[in-house]
Amino acid sequence: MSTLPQHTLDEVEEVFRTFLKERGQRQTPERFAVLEEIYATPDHVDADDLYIRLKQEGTRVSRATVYNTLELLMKCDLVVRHQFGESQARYERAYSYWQHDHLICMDCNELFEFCDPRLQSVQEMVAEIYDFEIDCHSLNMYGRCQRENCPNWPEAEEAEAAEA
Amino acid sequence: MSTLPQHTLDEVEEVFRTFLKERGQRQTPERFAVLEEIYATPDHVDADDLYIRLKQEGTRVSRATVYNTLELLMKCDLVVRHQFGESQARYERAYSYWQHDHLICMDCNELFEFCDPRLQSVQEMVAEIYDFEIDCHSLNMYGRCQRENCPNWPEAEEAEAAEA
DNA sequence: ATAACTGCAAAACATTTGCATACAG
DNA sequence: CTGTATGCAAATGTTTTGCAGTTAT
Repeated sequence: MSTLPQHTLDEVEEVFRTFLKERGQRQTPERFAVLEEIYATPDHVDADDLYIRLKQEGTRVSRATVYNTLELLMKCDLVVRHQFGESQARYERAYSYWQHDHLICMDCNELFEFCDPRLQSVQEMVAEIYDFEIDCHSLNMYGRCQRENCPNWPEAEEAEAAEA
Repeated sequence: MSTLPQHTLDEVEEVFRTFLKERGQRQTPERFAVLEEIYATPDHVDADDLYIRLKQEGTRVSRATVYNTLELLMKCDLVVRHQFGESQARYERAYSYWQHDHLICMDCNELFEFCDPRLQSVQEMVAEIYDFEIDCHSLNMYGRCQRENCPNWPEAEEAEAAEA
């Protein structure tokens, strides 16, 4: 699921094109550059990552345009924004991708994606009980992975000691 | 659940006192003022709310101390931090309070708390599958409440029209 | 006494805004 | 052509930091 097939990218661009046309907004090369950049990776990138990646490829964009375009891409559901307890927001491509939640290792910051169908039932029940129309949810689980290359492995008690 | 009984407040202060003593950190009046202030309300306040409330009561604290103390209170699990998709973090008292998640109305920003036992099962299953030690989770559901005093009621389509 | 804590103001950081210029429709 | 979008730089809002002075232990 890291690189998307060309026909999917075509669909994504078509969605964006239609969205802009409907709203009487311009189809600028900068906007499509941001769209392509965020769809080029499965990473959960922040706005500055995108800006730097675009610059490195020689694309001429400003941070303001990156933020502006991300806003548009969120409005047409091609991108979702996450807050993983950091200062900056992270963005992720959303088209033709499974609905998932996130598991974050607080030692190595590695991110894992998971899906549990019970979430859908919980969402429906909450909507029912509180008389809400629920659009979306954000579920993040925070903990420590047990992998060898994680700073917490095998039992890095030093981390806690060093912190005090 | 808005005002806590005195004996609970005593317990909370005792927890903080013990925590500070164990770490060789000082018990300053400013730190206890912040603790009391956040326990005085069930609200999900931001750091500046606390700073302003303390100032209004005539307590002499600085923003830096508010942030510093919140950090300590999170370390001893007396306070939890939330990110509800806004720019600033919000803080909530955590001692002797039920484990809950949040439902947010995107029209009026009203916040509701709910609890579903299935979340615990989901958390345990994810921990098992990914070989993680999971400490906590954060689940926010975003939607629109259907209350009369909400700007979205009864079907404020104007909001969407005005935005375009 | 002395190391930790405080307030203040400045710095840092992510994001937004204002405005003159550029360009898509 | 015309109004929308852009880049730049300055402004904003939140949080952190440095440091001289203060205070709990």
